[in-house]
Amino acid sequence: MNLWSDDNSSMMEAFMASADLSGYPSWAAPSPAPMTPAPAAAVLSPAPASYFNQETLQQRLQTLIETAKETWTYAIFWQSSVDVATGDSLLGWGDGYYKGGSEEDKRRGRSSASSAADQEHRKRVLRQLNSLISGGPPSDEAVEEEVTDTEWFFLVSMTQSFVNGDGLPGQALFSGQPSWLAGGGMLAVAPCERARQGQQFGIQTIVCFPVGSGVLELGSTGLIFHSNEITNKVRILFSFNGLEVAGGGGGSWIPPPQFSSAAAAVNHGETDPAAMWISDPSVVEIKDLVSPAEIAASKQSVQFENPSSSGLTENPSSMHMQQQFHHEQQQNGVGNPPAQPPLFGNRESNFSEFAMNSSRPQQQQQFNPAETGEILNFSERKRNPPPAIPGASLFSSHQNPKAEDTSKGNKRSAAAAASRVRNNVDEGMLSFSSAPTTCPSSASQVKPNGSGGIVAGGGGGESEHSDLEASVKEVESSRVVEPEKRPRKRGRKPANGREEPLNHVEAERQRREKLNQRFYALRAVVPNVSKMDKASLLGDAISYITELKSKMQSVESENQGLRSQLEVLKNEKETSPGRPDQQQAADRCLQGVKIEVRILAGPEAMIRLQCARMNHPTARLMGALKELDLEVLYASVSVVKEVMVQQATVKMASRRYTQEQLSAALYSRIAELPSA
Amino acid sequence: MNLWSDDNSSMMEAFMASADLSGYPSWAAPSPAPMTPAPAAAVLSPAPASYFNQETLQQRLQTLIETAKETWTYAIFWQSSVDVATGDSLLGWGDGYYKGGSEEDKRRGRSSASSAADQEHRKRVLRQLNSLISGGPPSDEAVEEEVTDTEWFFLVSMTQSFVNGDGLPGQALFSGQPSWLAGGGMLAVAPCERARQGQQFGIQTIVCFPVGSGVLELGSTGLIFHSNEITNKVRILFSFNGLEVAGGGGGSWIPPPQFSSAAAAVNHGETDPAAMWISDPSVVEIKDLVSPAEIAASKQSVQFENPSSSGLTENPSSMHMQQQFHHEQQQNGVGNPPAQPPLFGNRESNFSEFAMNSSRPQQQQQFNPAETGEILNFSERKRNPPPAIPGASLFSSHQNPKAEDTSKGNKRSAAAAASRVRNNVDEGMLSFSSAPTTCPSSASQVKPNGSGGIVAGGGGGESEHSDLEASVKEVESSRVVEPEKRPRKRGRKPANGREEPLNHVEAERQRREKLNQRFYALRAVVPNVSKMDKASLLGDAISYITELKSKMQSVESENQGLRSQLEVLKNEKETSPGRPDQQQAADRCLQGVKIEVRILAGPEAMIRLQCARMNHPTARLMGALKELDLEVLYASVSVVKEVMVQQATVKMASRRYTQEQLSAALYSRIAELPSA
DNA sequence: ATCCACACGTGACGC
DNA sequence: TGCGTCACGTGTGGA
Repeated sequence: MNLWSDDNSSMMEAFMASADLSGYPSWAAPSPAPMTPAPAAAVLSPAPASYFNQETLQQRLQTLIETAKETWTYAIFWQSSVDVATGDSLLGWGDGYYKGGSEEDKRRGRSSASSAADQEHRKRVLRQLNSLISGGPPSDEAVEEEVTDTEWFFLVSMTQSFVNGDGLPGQALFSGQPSWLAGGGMLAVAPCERARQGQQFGIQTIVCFPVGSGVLELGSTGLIFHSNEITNKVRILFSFNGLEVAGGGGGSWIPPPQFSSAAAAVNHGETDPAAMWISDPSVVEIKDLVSPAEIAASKQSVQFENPSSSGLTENPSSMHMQQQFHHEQQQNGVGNPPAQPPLFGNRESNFSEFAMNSSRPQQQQQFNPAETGEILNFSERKRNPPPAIPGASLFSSHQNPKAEDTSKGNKRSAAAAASRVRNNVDEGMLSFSSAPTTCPSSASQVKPNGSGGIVAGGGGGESEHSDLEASVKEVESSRVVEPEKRPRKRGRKPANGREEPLNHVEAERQRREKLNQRFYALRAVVPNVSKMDKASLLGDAISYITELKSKMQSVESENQGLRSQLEVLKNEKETSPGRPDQQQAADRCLQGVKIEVRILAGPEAMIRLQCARMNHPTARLMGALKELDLEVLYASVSVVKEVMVQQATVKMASRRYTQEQLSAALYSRIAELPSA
Repeated sequence: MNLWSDDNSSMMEAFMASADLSGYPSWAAPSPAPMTPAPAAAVLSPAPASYFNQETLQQRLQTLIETAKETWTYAIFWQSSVDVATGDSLLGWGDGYYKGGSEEDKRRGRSSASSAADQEHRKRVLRQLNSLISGGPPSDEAVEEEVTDTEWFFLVSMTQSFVNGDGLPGQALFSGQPSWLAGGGMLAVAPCERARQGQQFGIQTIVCFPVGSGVLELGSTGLIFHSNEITNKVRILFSFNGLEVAGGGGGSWIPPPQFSSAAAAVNHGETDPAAMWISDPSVVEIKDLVSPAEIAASKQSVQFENPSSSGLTENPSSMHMQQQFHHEQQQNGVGNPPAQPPLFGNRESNFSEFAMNSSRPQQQQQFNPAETGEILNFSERKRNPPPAIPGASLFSSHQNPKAEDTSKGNKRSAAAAASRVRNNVDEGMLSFSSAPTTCPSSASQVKPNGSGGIVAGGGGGESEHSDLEASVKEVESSRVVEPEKRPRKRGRKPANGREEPLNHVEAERQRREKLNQRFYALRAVVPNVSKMDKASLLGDAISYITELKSKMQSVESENQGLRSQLEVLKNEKETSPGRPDQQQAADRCLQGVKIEVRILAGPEAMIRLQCARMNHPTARLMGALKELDLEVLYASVSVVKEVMVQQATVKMASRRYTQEQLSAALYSRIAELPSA
């Protein structure tokens, strides 16, 4: 919100803080030359996304946009994460792809919305970012072209985050159903600040798909109405077979049909970078939609062939200081002469590796950053421990000071992730025993070594559990290593030769992830979650629901009372009441309910009710009198055989009724059967 | 409710149906000789309870009652279960122990409440049960002594069940917090039919502890106020370290302190009957509080030494027919001459095994019921797959016709339970390699055999996974069996020699159980749970909460609007408004509320209430009378100045109250502030 | 150091 | 028949 103010320091602070605390990853901005109409006019590949390998994520966004029939302007993947300290669910920038709008969009973007001051502001910010990335002083030569509204909107989206189901993406995530807003009107009335801002910046259509552990948002300056085509595309590219929505409600988001195999292949590619590294054919399937050169580039970046970056990670504090320096610089002044060529528009950069390494310094330091180490390293990074993916801490860092916690909080699962990855490597090597880089020939030798080159995860060569390894150990201790055992059944665990368990663990992983997402979502909607514990959360949710339910019905009954009271009041106001609705009371009269009402002097009235004695008619009458706010001055009840006669003298305290009103009101409350 | 009517056919039907459909387990009734003051005056050991080995459960109930400082009259374990078809959470009879009350209780029980007709009714029912159990025609020689109120209450409790948090036990289960009702007034005003009934039968104190997967209820004819002593005792005997409550709210139910080791030992005993069989010392710790003969007896019953019972299970329909026969017999007439000696008061009976077998015919049939088979068999039974423990289907069976489903639904986890047990056996044998019964010498030989004698679970000798076994297989296939490997480290899995993982798995099991309980509870409070899937449930809960929330606030705002609207209208209408705003009337009633209750002849009572005339005390009184099901025979209300005097003559229709009860009940409903 | 909560991989089972 | 869901046992990190 205030990010949108003209005071750019807050925004810069957000940017800075993100880079500062969590190692903001590779940077690129919307192309400062918005004229380029070709695909990949501008690419952002910042924060790593859980589940999604960064490169394939980026590629998939691009694929989605570029191959879509509709003209989408941008695609953003909002990465979901959770602040372990507060339990808040956070949707933060995961990755984005900006294509740009049509020609008239640009014209409009340039002409109308953005004033000169705006432009100056935008350029200033871009310059700041530029300098931040390049490490040099701010340079304005990079930002010569105008920054269109949509570009700006896209850019600024990076600073957005959505807590606990806020906003359009949050709603999509929590509800599990895609939301489709087409048309400025829809955007303007949407219960989401972002939608309104987008509309303000010329966005006409915004769609949010819940996807895995995040939300995919598509935006367009054009009017795009719901189509199954894009939905299918999204499903194919992003689905984890886990997209079907829990809630009923006939969403258009049908469960994935027969794409499961394709999706599984995609999963394989995105969760097993090793497999991708060795050019898994299933990845090529995706790849052929994009430039193969890009794949190569991204592969290179994976390898950290730049030693300086790994050097940096060995001392994270240096990076911190560096960012700090820039931060001060930015606060002191802007617009210094340029020094480095701007990085904007470049798809890959050293900075990317830098950030990738720095995002998890504690493990990185223990690694030998050469050869296969990076594979493990990288694959570590791909995992999605709910908190502390940098994209999330980017935003949480400037929202609360606990970002340090979150980044620490994932340390736990890192080891597990590493061991899992190791398994993946084992499996991945199945078909490529002569993989190019390192790839130890025998899988059974890979695991326990700890000295060769592959160190699995957190604590050195510690007991890296995973029971199969234990069994291996046992075998090794009982016998000497049997080299001829390896060719027999390469990997080990499979038990049955099928590689189904590999997909199985992935599926299970996703299931857990989904469940956890739901838990987080639940935690978000339930107030006063006592403990962070799951069971407690459920218990609280239950009691909350019951409480809400009971409160609901009490409020509703009160509402009912008020409503009828009001109705009576209004009727009376018209001075000529004429029609108090008692047409349905007529037949109930036949059941032996007889009401007699007489208005006495002043505010007093006499009521006489005769009915069957069963079912506590006294309670009903008195309840009705209470609802109508009639104070009892005198009453008497007597029963003769099965008939009860109630007589009461009441005072109309807060308002007065006519005889007909009173009669009608009483009838409706007494003669009608109780709603229960 | 109608179970309490004089028409005994409904109750008998309940009994019958339970035995009919789900194989009602071992039966015994409250001792017909209530004079015996000694421990174990009467023991019920019917439905099996999850988690709890039936015997130790019974023993624990007894231990609890007999060693308590206070004089509890009975203890009941309500077993929680879930109907997988409907998702309803069910609390049904798990087990119970009846001690009996003090002398004057018995006197009172005999003299006052129960009329001769009541006695006849009770005896008749007991006779029916007797004949049902013994398999012969009804015999009245078993029921010579009077059946006291409390005995009757206890007996009839077996037919009770609580759905979705109903009643006192249900509330305790759902809230996770114990509820303590002491004093007839408390019982009478409790929002629980059962409490009122208990109070009617002379119970003065009822306490419900949520415990593991059920609720422990203690009752007493005396007044017992909250004490930490019994709470601790319950915790020690029944706690799974998982008792701490989710909801906030400062309950007195503090998390378990350092009893964990003791509790874990108990757990070990109760979940690992094999270990108990070989006289685990940790179980003796419990055992020495009870009669060792009982242990032996229960052990015998475990062994199915009666071949006819297993024969019965081979054809479940025969049992059905048998019950059907009895059912008809019962409907045709009562009081036939005796044939068999009554089983009442006997602690163990053939029927027990009969029921135990019949509860899971589909697995049992595949088993060779000899030797070690029973151990596995039994341990299968001890587990707690949420649905279809017979104690639950006892009630669900006559509530809905889906009991068949539930009994089928647990088949799945039976195998897992068996495999777990197998592991336990492995571990348990550590110290008893020469265990009496069978216990194959080599653990590695135990698992895969499938032909020797031990068949693990559902499908014959199929791949009985458990990865360690897989590795064993691998070893076996690569090499020949190596007998010298066994002495090396026995079982195998432990990885580390410590037995900590054993407690660990138990704890984890309990945690899962608790979580599942919460899930079921949640499912109960959330309407329209689309799929039975956990994630969907969570999703539905979330959307339900949000929906409820939004609806809530819309209703509330509407309420607000109506209220203000009304106020405006009132103000403009009222020429002399006065001040009818009375929201701060909270403490008002406490001063100047006077209730006078007099029990008149028969079921009639006179009530006189004097209070301030504001806030519609008539509605409150009449509402209270309705809640207590008091029919108004006559009433009069008059107001003198600010004081209102209400006078009513009522008839106690469905229930009788003493003067104190009535007074307390009325006071709590009228004088105390409204719960909203 | 002990307990507790969690995530993970894995086999089972139903569609 | 794969695929999804589940429960289980196990390892681990935080209190």
